[in-house]
Amino acid sequence: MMKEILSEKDTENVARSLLGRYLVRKVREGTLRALISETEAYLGVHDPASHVFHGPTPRTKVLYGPPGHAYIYQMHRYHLLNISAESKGNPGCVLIRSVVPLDGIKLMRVYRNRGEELPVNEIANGPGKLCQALNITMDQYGTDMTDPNSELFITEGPRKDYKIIATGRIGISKAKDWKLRFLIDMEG
DNA sequence: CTTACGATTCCC
DNA sequence: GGAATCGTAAGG
Repeated sequence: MMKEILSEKDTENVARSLLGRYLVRKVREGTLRALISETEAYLGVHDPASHVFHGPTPRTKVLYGPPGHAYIYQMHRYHLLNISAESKGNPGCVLIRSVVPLDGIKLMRVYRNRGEELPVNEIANGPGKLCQALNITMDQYGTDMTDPNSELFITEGPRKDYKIIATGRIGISKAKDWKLRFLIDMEG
């Protein structure tokens, strides 16, 4: 088991390398852009917290396709955005947990639809919040996020040398102690 | 069909 | 700390 897990480091590496990149969302009114600041890795078939742990289901279909595609699902009233990170045939993925708004902030506030004027750092600081702010729904399920022509994609960010903090994943009950949550160290 | 259950957010 | 809330998955 340990050997298999070690060979699945690719998904973890994807989670780390997504930090500091731009998440871009094109809508009719304009282009929204944000910096990815927090991610979580879900390693696939050997990860008890992964949606594919108990086998494939219709919901996880995209995870068995090529990497770099949007795996979106609904949690309570919110949508959550993942990127498929299949490596060596294993359906891993990376959850985008938090982003820092850069362009289209006014529109993000509208999509978030709160009565108050939210501070910038509270517009998209959560996996459900960022999908709301960027108007990401099941309509974007399966989107190729490596393609700049997509309505939702990832591009290189300003830097690649951020210091990264790793912690246990949060909001789950299984394998919480696995250090697969990654954040940009703001001191770095 | 029925039931159980959250990779959340917001409010008390 | 607790409620809201709804799609998914599994079982009858």
